[in-house]
Amino acid sequence: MATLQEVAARARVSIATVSRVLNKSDKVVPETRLTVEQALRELGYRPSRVARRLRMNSGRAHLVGLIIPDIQNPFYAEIARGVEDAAYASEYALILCNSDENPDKERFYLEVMQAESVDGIVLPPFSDTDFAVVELIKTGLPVVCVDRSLAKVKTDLVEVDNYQGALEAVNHLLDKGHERIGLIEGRSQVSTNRERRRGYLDALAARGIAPRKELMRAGDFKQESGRVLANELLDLRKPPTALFVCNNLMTVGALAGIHPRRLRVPEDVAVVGFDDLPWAEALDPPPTVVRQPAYEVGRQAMELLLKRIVEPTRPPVTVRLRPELVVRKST
Amino acid sequence: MATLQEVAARARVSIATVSRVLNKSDKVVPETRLTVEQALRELGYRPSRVARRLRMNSGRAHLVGLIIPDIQNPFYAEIARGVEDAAYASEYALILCNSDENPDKERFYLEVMQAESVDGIVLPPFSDTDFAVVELIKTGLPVVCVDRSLAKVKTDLVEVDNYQGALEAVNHLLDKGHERIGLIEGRSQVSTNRERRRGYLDALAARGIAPRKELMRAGDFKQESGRVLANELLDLRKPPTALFVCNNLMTVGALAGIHPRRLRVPEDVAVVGFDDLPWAEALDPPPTVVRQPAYEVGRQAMELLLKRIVEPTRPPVTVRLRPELVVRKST
DNA sequence: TTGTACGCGTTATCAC
DNA sequence: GTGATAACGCGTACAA
Repeated sequence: MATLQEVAARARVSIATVSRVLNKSDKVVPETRLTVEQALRELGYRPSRVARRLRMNSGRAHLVGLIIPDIQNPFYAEIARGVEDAAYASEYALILCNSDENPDKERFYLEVMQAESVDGIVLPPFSDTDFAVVELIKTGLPVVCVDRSLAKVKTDLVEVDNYQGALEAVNHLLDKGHERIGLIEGRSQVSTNRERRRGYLDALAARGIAPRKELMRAGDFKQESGRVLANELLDLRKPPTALFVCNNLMTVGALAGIHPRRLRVPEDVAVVGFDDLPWAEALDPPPTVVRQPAYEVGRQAMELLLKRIVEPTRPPVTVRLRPELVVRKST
Repeated sequence: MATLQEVAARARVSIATVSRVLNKSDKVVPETRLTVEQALRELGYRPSRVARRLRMNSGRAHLVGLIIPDIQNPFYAEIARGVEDAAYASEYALILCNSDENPDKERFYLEVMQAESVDGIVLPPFSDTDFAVVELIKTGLPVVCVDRSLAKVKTDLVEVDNYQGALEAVNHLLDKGHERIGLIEGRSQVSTNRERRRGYLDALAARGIAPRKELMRAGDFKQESGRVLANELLDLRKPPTALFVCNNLMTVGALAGIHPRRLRVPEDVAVVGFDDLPWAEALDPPPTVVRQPAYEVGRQAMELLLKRIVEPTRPPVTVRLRPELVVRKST
C-alpha cells in the first residue's frame, strides 16, 4: 500500500501537494498536477480510510453501521439490501451486525461502531425504551430507526403503518365470514407488535366482536413459536376458524403446525400473515399476507441518514410507508 | 468520546500508564492501576479502533470483510451467519458487501476493505480467474475462499463436494427410472457449476446414457432464468421427465415455471435442486434437494481466516464438506 | 514503575 | 502555488 510520502517522493513534491491534487483543490498548477497524477497511477495509490477517519471530524468516514436482528430473516435481508444499495450509490460501506434480539449483542456492536467512528447507524431498536440506543443518540451520532420506533426520543424514522396493515388483514378475514379469529403475536415490548395487536382488536370491535383472551397468544417472532402457538389454538375445544399471525417466521411456523393435522387451508382454517415471504407463490398454499415495502424502508432510511450526516441539526423526520394486503390462497 | 489524554489527566498519570493498564501490561503498581481503572469507568472510555488500527501493523484491527453475491440468497445468508457468528465469538466485526456477481462492485469493495485495513477477507471469487482477487492475494492480505475456488492460486478454501452432490442427485433420479433428465445449470466460469455439471454427465455415463445437448441449458443462477429454462425444456417435443437444477433460486424459478402448466410434480416431471431452501417443508411440493452445509462453510472459513491472521505464512488448507441428499416430495 | 516522545497516514493551517 | 508542520488517538521504545 503506497502512502502519500511515497507518492510525494516519486513526484518530487511535498505530501501537501499530493493531498491537494487528490482533494481537487484547484491551487495547483497543471504541470505539477500531471506529474503527481502519474506518480499516483504508477504506485497504484489508495488513500487510507483509517488515517483519513482519524484526522477528520466526522461525516466523511463513508462508513455506516447496520444492526438487525437476523440476516436470515428475509424481512431484514430485504431491508439490508435497501440500505446497502443506497449506501453503495453514495460510495458508503456498511458494517453489518446481527443482534439476535439480544441486548448484549446489540450493545457490543454499538460500541464497536462508535469505536470505528462510523458516520451513522441504522437499526430497529430492540425495544421502544432501548437503553443503549438512547444513550448512543445522546452522544450526537446520527441514528435512523427502521421498522420500530423509540418511545421517548425523537429520531429519524422509517416505519410501516402496522396498525393499518393489521386492520386490513383482519377485516379481510371478517369479510370472509370469520368471527373466531386467533391472534399469534410477538414480543409486546416492540412497538410494531403493539400496533398490529391494536389493529386486530379494533377490527374486531368495529364489528361488535369481543376479543377472547384464549384466542390471543404471544410468541417471540420465531418460527418455532408460531408452530407451538398455532397448535395450542387449534387444540382448543372451540378452535378459531382463522389465524392472524404477526410476522413472517411465525406464519411459516403456523403453516408447518397446521399441515400435519390434515387440516385444509383455507377451508378448515384460514391464515393471514404479516410480512411477505420470498417465493410465496411456491408455498402450500400461497399465503395471504400483509406485504411491507422492506426494501424501500431500508433505502429511505439510508437516504435519511445521509442527509443527517450532511446536516446533523435538521429536525427528525418520520417516513411512514403503507403496507399492502396481498390476497393469495390461504384465505 | 473520552480519549487517553482525558483519562490520564483525570487519573493524574501519563497516557502511557493508562495505555498499559488497558493492554494488561503488568508493569503497573496495583494502586495506580486502581486509580486509572476508576477514571476509565467514570469517563466511560472506549479505545478508538481507528487510531489503534493506524498505529499497529495488522492483525489487530479485529475487523474482517465478507463479500457475497447477494445477501437475499438464503445460501449466502447462511454462510454470512456462519461467518458472523464465528467472528463475534472472537470479537471481530464484519464489513459485509453484496457484489451481485458484478466484478466492478467486487473490485470497489475490495478496495474499500484494503483501505479500511481489514485483517482479512472471506469471499466466493466471482470466477476462478478473478483478477481483482488474485491481485489482492499478492499483496499478502489474508484471503479465504468459500464455495468457489481460484484456478491458479492456492488459498485457504472451504468448499463443498459439488461433484459428489450432483452425482447423488442424478443417481437418485436414475434410480426412480428417469432417463431423459434435463439440466439447468448456471454460469460456466464458476467452478462449482462445472463440478455439478460433471456430476450430471458422469452419472448419466455410468448408466450408459448419452447426454443430449437439447436437454442441457445454462442460466445465470437467478430465479427468472430457472423459470425460463424450465419452460424451454418442457416445451420440447420430447420433454424431459425430470429436472436437475443447479442452484436454489433457479429451482424455485423452475417450480414456478411448472405450476402454471398444470403438471404434477413428481408424476409428470420430477425435480431435484442444488442447495436447500428455507421452509422447504412449506413449499409445494417440498422439494428434494442437495443440501449444502452453508453455515459450516461460513463458520469454518472464518476459523481459517483467524488462524491465518495469527500465522500468515502457514500453508493454505482446503476443507471439503460433504453435501447431503434430502429426499422430499418432488421426486 | 512511570513519563516523554515518536510515528502510523491523513487533512488543514500556516508561512514562504 | 507550494512546502513545512500540527493535529487526530493510540502503542511502545527509551529515558528517567
